[in-house]
Parts: sequence; C-alpha cells; structure tokens
Amino acid sequence: MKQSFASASGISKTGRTYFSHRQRQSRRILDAAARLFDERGIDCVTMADIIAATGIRASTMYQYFSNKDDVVWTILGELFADSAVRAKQAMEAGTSALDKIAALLEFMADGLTNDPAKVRFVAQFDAMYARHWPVERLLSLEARISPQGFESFSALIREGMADGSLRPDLDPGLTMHAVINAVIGAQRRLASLGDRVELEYGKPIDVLFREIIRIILLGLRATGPAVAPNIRRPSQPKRKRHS
Amino acid sequence: MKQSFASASGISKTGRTYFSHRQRQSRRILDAAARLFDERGIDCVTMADIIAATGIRASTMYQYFSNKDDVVWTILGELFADSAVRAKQAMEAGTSALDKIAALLEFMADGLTNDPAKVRFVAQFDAMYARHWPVERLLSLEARISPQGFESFSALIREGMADGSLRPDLDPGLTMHAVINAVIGAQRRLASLGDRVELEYGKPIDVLFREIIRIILLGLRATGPAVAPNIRRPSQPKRKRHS
Amino acid sequence: MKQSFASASGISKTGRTYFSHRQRQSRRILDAAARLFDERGIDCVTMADIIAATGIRASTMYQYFSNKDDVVWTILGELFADSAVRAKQAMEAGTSALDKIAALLEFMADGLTNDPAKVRFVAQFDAMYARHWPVERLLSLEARISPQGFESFSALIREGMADGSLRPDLDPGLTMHAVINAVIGAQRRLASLGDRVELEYGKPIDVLFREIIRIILLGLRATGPAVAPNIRRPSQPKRKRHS
Amino acid sequence: MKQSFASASGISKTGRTYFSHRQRQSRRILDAAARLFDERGIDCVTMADIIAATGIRASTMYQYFSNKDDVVWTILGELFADSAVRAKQAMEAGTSALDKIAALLEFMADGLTNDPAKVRFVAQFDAMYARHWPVERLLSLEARISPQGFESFSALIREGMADGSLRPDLDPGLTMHAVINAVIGAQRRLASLGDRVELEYGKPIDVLFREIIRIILLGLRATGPAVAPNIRRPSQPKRKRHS
DNA sequence: AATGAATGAGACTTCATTCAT
DNA sequence: GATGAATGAAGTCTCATTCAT
Repeated sequence: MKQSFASASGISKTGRTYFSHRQRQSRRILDAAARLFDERGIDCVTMADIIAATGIRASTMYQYFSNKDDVVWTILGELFADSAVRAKQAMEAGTSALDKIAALLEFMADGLTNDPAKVRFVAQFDAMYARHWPVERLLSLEARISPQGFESFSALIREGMADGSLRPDLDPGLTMHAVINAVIGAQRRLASLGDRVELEYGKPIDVLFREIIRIILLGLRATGPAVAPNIRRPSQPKRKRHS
Repeated sequence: MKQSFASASGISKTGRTYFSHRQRQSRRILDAAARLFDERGIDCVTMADIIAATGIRASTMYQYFSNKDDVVWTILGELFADSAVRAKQAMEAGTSALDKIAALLEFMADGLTNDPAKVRFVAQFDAMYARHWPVERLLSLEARISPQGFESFSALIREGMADGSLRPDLDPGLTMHAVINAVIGAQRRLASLGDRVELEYGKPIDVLFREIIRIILLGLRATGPAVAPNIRRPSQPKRKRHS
Repeated sequence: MKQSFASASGISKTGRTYFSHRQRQSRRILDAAARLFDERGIDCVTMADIIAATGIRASTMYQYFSNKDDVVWTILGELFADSAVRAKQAMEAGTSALDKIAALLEFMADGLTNDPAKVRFVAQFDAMYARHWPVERLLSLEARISPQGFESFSALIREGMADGSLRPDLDPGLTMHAVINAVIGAQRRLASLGDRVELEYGKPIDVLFREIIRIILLGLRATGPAVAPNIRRPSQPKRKRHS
Repeated sequence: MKQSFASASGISKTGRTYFSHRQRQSRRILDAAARLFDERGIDCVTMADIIAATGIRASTMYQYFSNKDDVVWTILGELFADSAVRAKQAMEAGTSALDKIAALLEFMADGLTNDPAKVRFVAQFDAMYARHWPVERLLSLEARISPQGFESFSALIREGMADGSLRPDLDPGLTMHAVINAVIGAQRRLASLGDRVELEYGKPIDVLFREIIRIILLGLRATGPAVAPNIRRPSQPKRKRHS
C-alpha cells in the first residue's frame, strides 16, 4: 500500500528514531483520517469513521484530537510544512527570475504527479473551510509555500524585468500573485477531478498541468530581447482587449 | 434587494406564461437555498435551514424536492443552462481563434466580476460533490460551458494555428483543455477566497483573474519574431490597464 | 397523586377547554420534569431522564424544548406568573402598611405550607443558576413577586412610618429589602431542608417559618412605649393570625 | 494573591511541623478546587477542571481524593471546623442572652462581610447536596456552628426570658431555631446573589444583612421592661399558637 | 508517589425524512 | 397541496475512573 500522505511529513519512521507511544498513536489516527478524507472527501468522514478506522475507542480519540477540525488542521499543517521546505529548495536552484518561477511551478507539477492525494486534500480543505476559518490562519499557512511569503513575489517579478528574463510590461504587484493563484487553482482542480479528466480528455492530469505551465511561462518570459538583444518583435497583430 | 442568483437563471417571467403556484413555491425554495448556500457554504446548510428560510413546513418541502441534493442539483442546472448560452454567444463574436479564446476567457472574467456568488457555488459543488456523483452527470453539465462541448477545443487550436493567431507549437489535443481547466480552476479559487484575496494581496479578485488571462493569451498567441525574424509592429504601444 | 406543581400554573384542565395536542404534550413534559427536579434535584436530572419519564422519543422532546434550561426556565416562569398574581391580591387586603407586610409574609408562609416543592424548586434554581444567567432575566422574574416590583418597598415603609404602624427608625431604602431577602432566604432554606428540619428540630418547617415571621413583624412594628411613655395604644389588640 | 478560603481553615503552618509532601499536594488540590467552586459554582466544576487547575495528573488526583464529593466534603468540613470555634468565642463574650444572640448573629454578619465566598460555597452545597447525602452527616456538620449544637438554643431562649433580655412570649423550643434558620437562609441568599443585590437594590449585601439582624433582635428583645424597669404593658395576653 | 494511557457509559443534540390527516 | 407530529439513526463530545508501570 502506498504511503499515507500524512506520514510523509518529514517524520521518518526509519532508523532508530523512537516514537513515543503517544506519537505513534497520533500518527495512526492521522494516517487513517487522511486515507478516509481522500477516499470519501473531508466532509463525508465523521469522527466515528476515523475512530473505527483507527481501532481505538472514541474517548481515547478525544485525548488526541479534540474534534475533526483539529485532525484536519493538523494534517494540513504537516502538508504545508513539508511543501514549504521543498519549494524553497526548488527555487534556489534557479538563476534567472524566470528560472525560479519555472522551478516553482515545476515543483507544483511534481506535487501533482507524485502526491495527487495531498493536493486533493488541500483542494477540499480550501473549498470547504476557507470560509469558516479566520483568514490569517489559512493564508499564513499557504504563504509558507513560498520562501518569504507571497510578499517576495513582487521582488521576483522586478528581478526578472531587470535581468531581462521576464516581459517588461508585467506588474510587480500583480502578475506573480495572479500566476500563483491560477496555478494553485489549476493544480487543485485537476487533482480533484483526478482520473475523470483523463477519461474525459484523454490526457493525464499532470500532462495537462505541465502544458498550462508551459503556456504561462511563455506568456511571462521576455520575447525578443531575451532571445536576442536587438529589439525586433513587430508582430502581435492586434492585442485584443480583455476586460 | 438584489436578485437571487438562482432566479436569474434564464427563466423569464415575462409573457403571459403564468407560474403555477407550484412553480412559485419551487422558486422561493431555490432562491432561499441559493442565498444560504452562498452565505454559509453548501455543506453548512441543512434542509431545516432552507425550510426555515423559505417559511414553509418541512413536510411541504418534500413535496417539491426530495432532498438537499435535489435542490443543489437543480440550482446547478439552472446556472449552467444560463452560462452555456452566453458563452456560446461570446465566442461567436470572435474572428480569429485567438479572439474566440479571448472572448471565452473574458466571458469567465465577467462571470467572476458580476456573479462571484454563482462561481463560488459551483466551486463548492465541484470540490464537494465531484466525487460523490457519476462523472457523466457532472462533466456533461460543465461541458455545456463550451458550445459544442470540450471536444471542439481541439478544432479551435487547429484553427488558430492555421489562421496564424496562435503559436504553431501548440498541441491541439492538449493545450485548450489545459487552458480551460486552469482558467476554471483559477476562477473558482478566486471566487472561493473572495475578499480574503483582496485583503491579502491588495488586489480585487477580478483584477488578478484578468491578469492571468492576459498572461495565458500572451503565451498562446503567435509571436512574430519567434516565428519569423522580420520586424513589423514595434512593440505593444499602450497595454491598457486591466481592471 | 398530588398535583404537579407545574400544572398549577393557572391553566385549567377542567371544563371544555381544549388543549391542542401540542399543549398537552408540552404539559406532560413539564410535569414529568418538575416531578423529577423535585425528586432528585435539578442538576441530577438529565434530558434523557425527562425523556424517559415522559415516554416520548428524544427527537420529539427537542421539538418542544431545545434543552434543559429551556424546560427549567419555563417551569420557573409558570411558577412566578402564578405567585405574582396571588401575592398582589394578598397585599391588597391589608389596611395599614404593617398589615400589608404581614399579608405578604403570610402569603409566603402559605406557599411553604402548600407547595413546598415549588419553593424547593426555586431555591435550587437560585443556588445553581443565579450565577449562570443574566441578572435581568432572573431578577425581573423574581420582582414579580411583589406587585410593582421591589421598588414599591420603600413606599411601603414610608407609608407605615406615616400611618404609625411601623417603627419610626426604619430606613425606607433598606429595611423592606432586607426583610424580603431574609424571608425569601429563610423560606427557601426551610423548603430545601424539608423534613430533615422536622427530624432535627422537632418542628415542621412552616411552624419555624411562621415564628420567624412573627419575630420580624414584632421587630418592625411601632412599639408604643418606645416612642412615647404615655400608654395609649393598649397593646396590639388583635395580633393578626398568620396562617 | 489573597489566601484561598480553604487554606484559612485553622490549619497552622507554624511550628516545626512539616507538612509531608502528601499534605501539601492535598492542600493544593483543595485550594484549586475551592477557587473553581467559587468562580463557577460547584456543579459546573468537573474533576478534570480541578486536575487542570492543580497541575497534577488525573491519576495522581485519585491518590488523594476518590471523587468530587470527597473534595467538596473536605472543604466543607474545614469551613465548619473553623466557624465553630469562632462562633463559640463570639458568644462567650455576651452577658445577657440577647447579647449572646446578637454576638452570634454579628458573627455571621462578619462572615458575610469577610468571606462571602465561603458562605456562597456552603449555600451551593446546601441547595445541591442537602438532598443527596444522609441527613446526619449534613446537619451534624452544621450543628457545630453553635457550641453545643442546636440543642442549646432552647436553653438560650429560656435564659433570656429569665434575665429579662428577651420577650417573655417566646417559645424556647421554637424561636431560636426559627431565628437561626432564617438568618442562615438570609446570609446564604445574599452571598449567592452577591453583587447583583447591590446592583438591584443599591445596598451592599452586608448592609442588608445587618438590617435584618437589627429587626430580628428588635423583635426578640423584651420591650417595656428592657427600656424602663416599670412593668406596664402586661398585655399580649395569650400569644396564640401560630400554625 | 506519580503518571501515561485508555475507556465504559452516557449525555446532548441534529437531521433528514415519513405519515396520517 | 399543506401541515402537524413524530422519529430512527447518528454524530459529537464529556467525564469519572481504572490500571499497569
């Protein structure tokens, strides 16, 4: 059986690392819950279900997690903690701003390929809980996906316009935020629809996702100058109005 | 009071068609439900809530809708029926394939601007129900957003590569599907997060959405230089502000 | 079986007065609850107990009362509504202020004699809920025991000092409030201890209560000699009966 | 921080008597419990609350007290042990019977002024537990408030009628029991209502309490003779039995 | 003496739904 | 077509308490 997505959260079971009993129990619960959430959808899983799946008694469960939100939130936290580190590493590899952005998006594509269940979980979480929990808690968590938080996005665009890797007509205060929101939205939608997309469109979700990344990067990157220093690039016959 | 989003669904009250009492009651229920769904989220609304909001008795409710899914599905159907027609109209206006795509995405941007509640509703529906109902029912519904269904997307890309409005290196069987999924994903994410996005990023959701559309279209369109070195049309003279 | 104290609330079952089914059920619940509260103490009765005693199903119960507080509060309301009317009538009979006070205290003694269960209930309520519910709700209810609310007490003392029936050294803003609080406190304590007092002291609770009333009235009334040495007012010719 | 009312219970920390660890722990528990009882009301405090407040583990708690009743009872016992001694001392100071009674009542007024929390605790205890525990245990405890128990009350009344400080028409087997019950009832009611009384009536609880004491003493004391040696006012021919 | 862990028992409440009138 | 009433079936959570270490 494939590894539960909760247990991937950087806590290694290998080696002689000793889990205390409490930690082990906690993990059993989280793993069981994560599996159920993925199988049935977060809202269709009850505490009773998790309890049954874990094999402990209800009252014991409540010694570990005081309610379903607690479980959900914990899983989410582990997920993000894990992602944040790896996203950072991915971006550091890039040289130009465009490279960095590409690395970040590629990182997300890898997430979709390797852990669609994780993405699906977060997608559900977003759709269901986004409105019920304080913004801060939610967005602060999501912000970790980028190294210094979303605030660094502006800098990235500016950097790219300076180093010539990005189009000169981007808006530092806007573009990257738009891109990241769109890519996250796309990623989650594809993860949520899962195999159905393949059935319908004949393409696996990660192929679709990598295509949209390609298009977006094409849209972001500097055209003429980036390739050749001399500014030709006449064309673009009639940029149509959008809005 | 602004019109409920359900009652806007293309059902005309004009003409001498008289709603029977039954139809009026049904509408009251759907309107009340739609409002509640938007206020609290689909999963946080119970039949009892809808009943209370409508002012009828529980037992009467069941004369109209046999359960919550029935209500949800009906609202969704009205929403899509409405959208399909208008999306089609929007696209017909375009001349080149790029124009048509732009018109379709623009149509979605308008949806986000004018009816965020509708988009939010569909987003929730997707995240929560996608997995519980047969694919056919769901995707068939969504397919209506494009005139001939998603199948026509391949043709559109081919058309664009032929008429020179799109990059020549696109994949007819892939690109448009990728774009549409991403744009839907982005639209729904933004609608779901709503005002929070503005608080966090300082930009309204529709501004973000139009920016990503712009980037995607930039990524799709044929770039003169990339294709041919000859320099006409020196630069995008005045990218207009989007918002 | 003796009449339930809840059902004494001025709602007559006799005659052709028709209770709707709902009212009858509601009464059954209140009666059952009141009996249990008196037998075991309010805090030792659970909703489940009341449900079992009433013979309906749990879910039906919640159609009538949404929780235990609701039941408790309803019973209390009926009790006070009933008392308020009768206390008023009792006081109106008196001529001098002392008579009126005596009538009020006597009314309370009757309550203790005839409905110790009611008093006991209120005593428990007080001790347990006084701190958990908003003052207004509670005191406004209690205030009904006196015709125009406790505010009229000052007037009563002033009236008595004017008509010569009360000691001249009383404090209108204080004395009657002190008296009423003490008498209520005494009444509730005796009701709570119930038969135990008799076992311990060899006197029934109402005998003890009437004795303290007598002492208090002796303490309140004008004493001829104390005021003026000349002996007019030859003795309270008609110590009024209390009971 | 002010001393917990439980730890004031006459347990001396002086001398070289070392509390064993066990005693210290026990005290911590009792203090924490007493504070919680006063803050929330006895019935709203769970073992878990006490445990949390004390900082020990649940299982450790049960090494000291086998259940909540045990804790409650222990606190109550300390309270009474303390009171009994001081009540005795207070009464011994008096010369006439009236003086002794006044001293006793004054002692209770002091209790209300200085330790309303203690009184409140006992009031709650009374209302809630009186019915659940054997009479003997309860009343025997309360009896300690008077030196030789309530049995001595008869003697006190007789003494007062003999020394001329009390009215001659009192009932030795009744009056003092009535008075003490009333005063305890009043004291507890006032303590329970606490600040609310002041808000409602504009007078602090101890002012109200002292006023009722004054009235009762006025009602008890011999009238004519006490003021002037000459005995006129024979009167009051035959105080009839009341009840 | 302390404690980590577990748990039986049950209380409270909600909800969708049915049914007879 | 409307409604009053009832309810089965769950779900969530609390609490006092035990027991082995």
